[in-house]
Amino acid sequence: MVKITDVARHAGVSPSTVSYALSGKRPISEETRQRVEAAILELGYRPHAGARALASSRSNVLALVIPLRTGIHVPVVMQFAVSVVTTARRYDHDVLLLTQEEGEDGLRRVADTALVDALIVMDVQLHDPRLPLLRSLDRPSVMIGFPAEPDGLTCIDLDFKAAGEACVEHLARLGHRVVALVGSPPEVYVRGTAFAQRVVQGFTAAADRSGLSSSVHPCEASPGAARLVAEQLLREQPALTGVVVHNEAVLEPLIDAFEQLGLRVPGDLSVTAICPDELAETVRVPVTSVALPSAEVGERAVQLLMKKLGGSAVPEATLLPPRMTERASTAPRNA
Amino acid sequence: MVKITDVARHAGVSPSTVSYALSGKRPISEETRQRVEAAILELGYRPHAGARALASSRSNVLALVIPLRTGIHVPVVMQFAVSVVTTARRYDHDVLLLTQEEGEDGLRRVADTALVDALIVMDVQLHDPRLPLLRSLDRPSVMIGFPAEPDGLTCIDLDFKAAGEACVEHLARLGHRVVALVGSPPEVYVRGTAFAQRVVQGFTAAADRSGLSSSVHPCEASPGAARLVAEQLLREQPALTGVVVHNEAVLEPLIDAFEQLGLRVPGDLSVTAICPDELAETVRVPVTSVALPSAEVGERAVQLLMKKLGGSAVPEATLLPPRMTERASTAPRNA
DNA sequence: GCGTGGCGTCGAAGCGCTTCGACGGAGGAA
DNA sequence: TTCCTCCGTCGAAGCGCTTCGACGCCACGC
Repeated sequence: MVKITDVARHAGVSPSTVSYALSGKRPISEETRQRVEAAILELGYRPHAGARALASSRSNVLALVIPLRTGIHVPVVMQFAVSVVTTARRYDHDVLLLTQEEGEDGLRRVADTALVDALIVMDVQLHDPRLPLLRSLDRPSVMIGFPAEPDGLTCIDLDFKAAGEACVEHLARLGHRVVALVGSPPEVYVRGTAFAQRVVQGFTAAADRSGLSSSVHPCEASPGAARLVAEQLLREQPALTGVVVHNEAVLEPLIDAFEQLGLRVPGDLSVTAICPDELAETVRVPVTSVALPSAEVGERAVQLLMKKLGGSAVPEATLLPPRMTERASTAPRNA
Repeated sequence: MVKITDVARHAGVSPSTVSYALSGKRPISEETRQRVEAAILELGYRPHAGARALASSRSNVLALVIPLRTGIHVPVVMQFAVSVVTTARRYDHDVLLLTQEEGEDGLRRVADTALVDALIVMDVQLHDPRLPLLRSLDRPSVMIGFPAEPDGLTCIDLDFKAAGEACVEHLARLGHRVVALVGSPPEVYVRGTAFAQRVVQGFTAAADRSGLSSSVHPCEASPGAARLVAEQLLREQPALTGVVVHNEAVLEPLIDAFEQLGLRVPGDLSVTAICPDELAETVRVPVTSVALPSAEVGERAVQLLMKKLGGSAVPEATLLPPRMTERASTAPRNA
């Protein structure tokens, strides 16, 4: 293994000079820097991560906690994860993957052993048992999602309440009077998953404000469940003309089911969704949707963490405003 | 931060004794061990990961490389990942997540900086550019998937060729004479992804052996694509009575499409699949399938790696034999 | 009784890097 | 010219842990 002293000897400088040339923490003359860089290249030097972590008390590793509970949509979660990894690399950090198998002990362990410098926590519940732990840790963290009481923590997410409102208001503007929300699987609400609840809040509040008649329907993530919900909706609410879907897995099956039941989209029924643009665009009938900006959320989560690691203060809450794109699935009511 | 010297003082022993009590690498009297453990508990001691890595040249971290290329089925990949993380924890290791953004440099970097002790590589291509790199690294690795030339490397996967054969043989046994394979998206074959190719090999070979007429149809991962393939199959092969599906995303949409086209499953058409049992069981018509044992593959990949880290030799190739479960989607031809 | 060999423990030497204080020299101010 | 400052570099002291060699002690065999 080639180490910093080898590079130093080869470049005719001291090890500390090599270190400073690498980190830029002290000025180094252009000429020296070039000799050092040449030596590094020639010898194929790579600083030893452990030694670096020990000496600098920085591991340059972030923990990413992905619970992967039932009912979540895995591809969407992975989009966040990829975005986190990619952005972390831009800041010269790596990402340690934690699932929830170990529970909260895993978080404490990686923090206390200094394996990671900071943590990103996904799938936050309204009353998440990890909150007190995160507050007590001596390392910064960012949550993707909003708990009921985010005091003292840093959170970022799409403003799901506003997203729910935006969908309803869009439908109201088009003249629809009876709307329904097809939501996440029931267990997601039972757990008190923040983002799902907030969509319901926004949806209901906006419907009330606009004087719409509204109803909420959790839905399992399977085509069969989608069919059942579609049938139930038609049976119980024959006047229904507007649907908001907040469940990636059933978006397409649900539209299929409606059409098989004789309802044209958007002719008889307007559909909006809260989902990644990529999905909304590739459904057979492209769906008017509020984008789920996973790439942006992941990126900004890492940026917030980097700021905190740098000692800067960051806002406790970052709510990304909903961005709605109109596509072929919505139309005026009497169209 | 509480360190090993604090524990040693508190327990009235030397730091090396604490270390040996923890690692078990030298005998320690029962009484001393208990005093040490009590001190650790009382002080809340956690060994510093960097210091440990530096002194022992073991980081206790594995790299998990997940390319996430287009056309792969993300939930299945995540099942592998979760299994890897869970198993790694059982061996007191953590998992660093690498995507392919960085390309091969990322692998080299984490290996050369001693950030990780070993690597697990997923989504292997037949002629994977990472192979020479893995051979040249000074750290052990295991690939999930088989390249064309696995010499000098360690690979593990389901025996996809045998899985393809098993599906065909099952259909042949039931009297079917014309069969089709609905496979992964085209780009997966274009890239030369090992497992997809092997299914085709097994499927074709077994069909030829049994004198069946067969055809292969790549299929994009969308319900729309599934419908198109279904229509095409009926048009071009009216005598078709057996279908093998190797594409998790279209399994259910495909069956739906067949039924909408007037074919009952399994009355008119028998369907088998290669997919996780969990999926096969929850389709509307439970599907006879060869299991994709992601949990077992992930677990065994880690076990292989641990053996290699322990200095033991391991077999170059581990092919898990296919395990078929009959469900409601297959029936004799003239049923 | 004395040699022998474990067992259990200790002390010290690193592992490879960062960082702090120090220092020589060049340049500017007075 | 002299003094001060700042730039660029060096040497040394750790960071917290593991591990190697050494050593005292006790039990055992002859």
